[in-house]
Amino acid sequence: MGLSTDIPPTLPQSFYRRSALIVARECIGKFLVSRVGGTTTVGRIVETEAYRGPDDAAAHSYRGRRTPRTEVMFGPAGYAYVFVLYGMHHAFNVVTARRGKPEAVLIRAIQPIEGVPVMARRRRLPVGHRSLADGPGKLCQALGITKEHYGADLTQGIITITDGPRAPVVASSRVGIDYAGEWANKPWRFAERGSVFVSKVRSTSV
DNA sequence: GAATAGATTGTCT
DNA sequence: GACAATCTATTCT
Repeated sequence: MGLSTDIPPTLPQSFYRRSALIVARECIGKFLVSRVGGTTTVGRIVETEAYRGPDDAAAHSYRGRRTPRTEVMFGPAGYAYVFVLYGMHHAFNVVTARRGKPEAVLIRAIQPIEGVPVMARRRRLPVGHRSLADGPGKLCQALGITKEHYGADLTQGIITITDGPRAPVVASSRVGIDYAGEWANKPWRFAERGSVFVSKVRSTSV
């Protein structure tokens, strides 16, 4: 079956058709592949956050809020939920769970793997800069992901996620959702242990 | 290294 | 009309 042993298989829809909590954890170590603009850029996912639908005050789909923006989360798993943030940044999410359950996983940081010069150019940073994709807005810019990719099928097409070796994962609280009360403290942010490519909070002592 | 302010627009009240 | 699942430059220590 394998034409090449270099390229791991694209994750099937069944990977996404589970709880956001599980998918968020299992996404760590997988490869996010973008072919935007005909150029391939690849990053290894090192940080994610789970957003759990109607019960989660931090989720856009809290209380089942269903608008043109959140619509894709109510559909089947394995599609892209992209939204604009602070008027100038994009954030890329993977829709999880079954149809009708508006859950999603925010991809917060990737470790640049392939197409680094392209990522640097898109970020308008010199090659060798170390903050290419360590944040939700940054990775969208580096991979060329925009609103135009809202609703994209992640099991085929220009944005896909392929399997990768399992990595050690640590959980912590989510970022930038202080308004969500008790929900802000849930340990629903996942990161590869020890990765220097994660966003924000870095350990002060190493 | 840490803290702070400003950028800028789609989305919802 | 207010605010947001952020990023960057700037200021201070």
